[in-house]
Amino acid sequence: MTSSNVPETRPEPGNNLNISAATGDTSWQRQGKLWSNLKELCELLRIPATSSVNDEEFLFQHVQFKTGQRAHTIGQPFDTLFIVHSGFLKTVLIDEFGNEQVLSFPMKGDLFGVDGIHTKRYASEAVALSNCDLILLPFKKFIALGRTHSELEHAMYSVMSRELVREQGMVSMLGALSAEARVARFLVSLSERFAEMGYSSKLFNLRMTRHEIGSYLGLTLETVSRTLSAFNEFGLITVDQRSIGIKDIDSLRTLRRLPPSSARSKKASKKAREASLIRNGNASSGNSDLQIASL
Amino acid sequence: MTSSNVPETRPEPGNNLNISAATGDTSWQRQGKLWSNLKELCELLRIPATSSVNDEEFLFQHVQFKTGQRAHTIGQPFDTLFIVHSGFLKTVLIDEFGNEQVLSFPMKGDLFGVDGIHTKRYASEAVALSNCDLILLPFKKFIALGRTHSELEHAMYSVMSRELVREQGMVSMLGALSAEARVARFLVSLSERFAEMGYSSKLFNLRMTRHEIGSYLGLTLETVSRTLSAFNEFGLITVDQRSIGIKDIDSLRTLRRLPPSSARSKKASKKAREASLIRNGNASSGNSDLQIASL
DNA sequence: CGGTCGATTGAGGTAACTCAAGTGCGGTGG
DNA sequence: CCACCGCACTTGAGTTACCTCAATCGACCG
Repeated sequence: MTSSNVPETRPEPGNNLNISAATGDTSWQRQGKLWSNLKELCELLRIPATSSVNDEEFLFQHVQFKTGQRAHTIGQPFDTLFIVHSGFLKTVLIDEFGNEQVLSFPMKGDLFGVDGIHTKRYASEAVALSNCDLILLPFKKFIALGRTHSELEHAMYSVMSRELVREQGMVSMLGALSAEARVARFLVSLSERFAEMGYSSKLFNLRMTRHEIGSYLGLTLETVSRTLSAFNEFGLITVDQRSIGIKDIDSLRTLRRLPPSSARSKKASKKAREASLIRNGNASSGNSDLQIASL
Repeated sequence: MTSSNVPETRPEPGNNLNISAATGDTSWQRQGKLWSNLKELCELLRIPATSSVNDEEFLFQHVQFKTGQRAHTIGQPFDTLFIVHSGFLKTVLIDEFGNEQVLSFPMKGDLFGVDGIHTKRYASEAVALSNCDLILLPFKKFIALGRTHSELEHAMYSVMSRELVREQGMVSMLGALSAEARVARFLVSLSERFAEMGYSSKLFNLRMTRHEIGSYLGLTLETVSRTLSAFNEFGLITVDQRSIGIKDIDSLRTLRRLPPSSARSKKASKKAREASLIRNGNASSGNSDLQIASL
């Protein structure tokens, strides 16, 4: 990620792009389509689209963000939700020292901005990790639409509920799992996410830094790096900078913890190390003496 | 909390009370009113009630749960939301070993059950920590109501958004804060919650065990106990079993960490210990050399 | 080709965990 | 009424998983 020509540091409130104004300012626009209809929206959100959404009556504007740009910042007045059409982002909370706490990594089909509904101001910041194409969903317009398309209204509840369940899973993970289990599950969920988007689930590039992963998982970047290296040693994955190859997704899925490093050796055979993996015993593949995933 | 005549262990699916059937079975009902109108609902949820909700057209059934009983269990088909009218509960996730992960402690005015919307099954379990009076909010009925009372629909989005922000705060706390800061903030939020409910914010009884607090905060029960004892020693609170007295809420609010125990002494004066508290420097009261809260 | 940033790896420290013993309270039954 | 028992809680001692600090290396970029 280059940060030379885009601001990586948080801009002052009001200094960021006022995307909701939707004026003639096209400085943040690039290639790509500029409007989507309701049907495309439903498909993107994986909502069963009934016939009633087949009209072209309602169109939703797209907007492009470059790497490092922000879709919204903390405290900015809320009026629109965002749906990721393409690209990768992170949402973060900022504490009083300017430290970032990563909350999520929205990607294709994800909705964000929901945290602004309650207080009428966004509670978090959404930063593009790559060039992004987002669909704007003005909240007022959406509410009105819900009155005529009830399945849309229900879909909104469903998506928000899904997000709530996801965060419950995060809380539960942060509260109960080891560093290794957190990183393993992170990789699994990324793999599944990429598969859904039509990419390879076996080989992909991380769009975020070790620091951002660590923040998301409640770990330091060093712990993330060490854990990835350990997974590599155990043959669970291959790592080369941002490039991750998934070698044993079942073990990653059920892993609780790796054997202590004192029990490992740089010179020990890969086979021997694999045999000492601690994960779920009733998983489908290999390795009989693995501990059960604790969540 | 007695567990002699109510099941403390998780019942088999279907074995629990089928509250949504709303049959003539009143075995779980006790004293208290049985119905609320829309206006009372809005007041409870702290939603601005417009004149249109003043009709007595729609009534919502109450249901009583005794300590240890469950309002819903994991996997149970979802059809109703719950609003706490009185009493205290916990919502938990259960892992494959039967370990509980506490997600929240719903109390008066709180809505729960929302996690069931997406998959049509509850994703968590809601257990009464005291005798409770809950209001049933059948989801279908609520959806229909939203069509005629738009402010109710908006309120639903708002409440769900609020819950999402709350969970973001939990994630952020679990990811970044020390054990002491977590316990301190837990006490502060409890104190504020009790104040909202009209109880004393300075002296209250915990409705949950140390184990449950620890699970909620991602700590062991021993750490919770030790931290409370330390707060007591520093004069921030008084502790006597479940009874908590808040002595210095400003310090609790901004506390980051306590001085290492090696710097403390059982024989040292309380004044000296207070002076070495680490918290936010620009707080309103006392203690100048405290570290700033990191979140 | 130096400068910056991200990633890796090592060494050492420590916050929080685990294990264990002991206390106090409330309920129950002799 | 009191002895007993179970459970929540407290407290201590020892362990460890993860953090902190620091050095190094490579990739990217002007």
